[in-house]
Amino acid sequence: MRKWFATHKSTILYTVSLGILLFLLRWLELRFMVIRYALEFYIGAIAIVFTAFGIWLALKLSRPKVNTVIVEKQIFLPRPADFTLNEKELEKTGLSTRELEVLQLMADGLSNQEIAAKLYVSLSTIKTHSSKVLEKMDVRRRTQAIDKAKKLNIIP
Amino acid sequence: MRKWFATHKSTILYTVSLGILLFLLRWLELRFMVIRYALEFYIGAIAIVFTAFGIWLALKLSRPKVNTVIVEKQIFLPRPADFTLNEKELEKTGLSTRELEVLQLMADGLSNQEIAAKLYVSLSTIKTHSSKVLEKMDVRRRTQAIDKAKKLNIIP
DNA sequence: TTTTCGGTCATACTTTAGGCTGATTTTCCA
DNA sequence: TGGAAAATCAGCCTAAAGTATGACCGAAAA
Repeated sequence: MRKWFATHKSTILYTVSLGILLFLLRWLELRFMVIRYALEFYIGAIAIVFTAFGIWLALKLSRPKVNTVIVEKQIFLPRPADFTLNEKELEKTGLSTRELEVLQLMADGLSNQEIAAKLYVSLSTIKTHSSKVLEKMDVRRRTQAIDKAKKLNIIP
Repeated sequence: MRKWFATHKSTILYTVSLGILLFLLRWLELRFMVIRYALEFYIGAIAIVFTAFGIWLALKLSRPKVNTVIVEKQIFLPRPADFTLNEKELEKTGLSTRELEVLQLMADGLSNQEIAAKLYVSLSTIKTHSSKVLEKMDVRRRTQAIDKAKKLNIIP
């Protein structure tokens, strides 16, 4: 009910003010006698008033045109945040999960010895993995593997 | 003259239409006799007509309200494009231009020998540079240097 | 003018990375 | 359940990377 009132407020206002105005005119007419030949003036006044009212109403109610300006803002994300693994490329390489794990640790700058320690396996194992990584990625050095993997979005 | 007419077209139109309407009303009044007690109707009609006219006028002439909404659009640039060198961090490291050059080539996966060839210097020189790079960046391996440099935005 | 710094090069050495071969164990799927 | 793939490990060798030291040159700064 309250909501209905809110949405139709302008209509109600219009109706009420119209009624009041008519009453006022009628009252004035009876009070001071109608000057018959001033009818044009009378109507003109009403026309002007209601034109003004219409203008006011229109300006009041007209929806503002929404001009959407899209500002392109470059977002510099912290590097790791925008990483989404390119699974297609990952599949292409044929890297196993363990090999990928080793590759990631390589990219973090760890030596084979450190990777071995981290994964609780021997240096030999990591060497094998690392060799397989290089082979599967078709590169000759770990630095190349890292660069390529990053470009392919295989690692962050 | 024509321009004056163009700019005041609405005013003229308003005046003329007002005149015509008054004449029409007057004519109707004389023609069919004024029903005295229908004055309220008469005025109401005029009020409505001119309110409508006012609304039309307002909508026609008023500048559209422009509500500017700024939408920030995130642009994710391809990796190499979004690089802006962090000069502060670069200064902190104390890397010379040549050393930075070597570091960048390192990050591209080049071996010292390849870097030497590319820069037309000897392997020894690159080894010296590379050692200095590692020393200045406080790391022990080139992979670490690359990782750190990328995180500090010293290289793309 | 002397000092400092960046860049160059070399030698000798150690460490790390990578290649090659071969082996055992585990995991998982057809 | 048998076999392929993955994961593990070892030994041996070469290549590349990294350390240490010293030297030379030229330009710029003190």
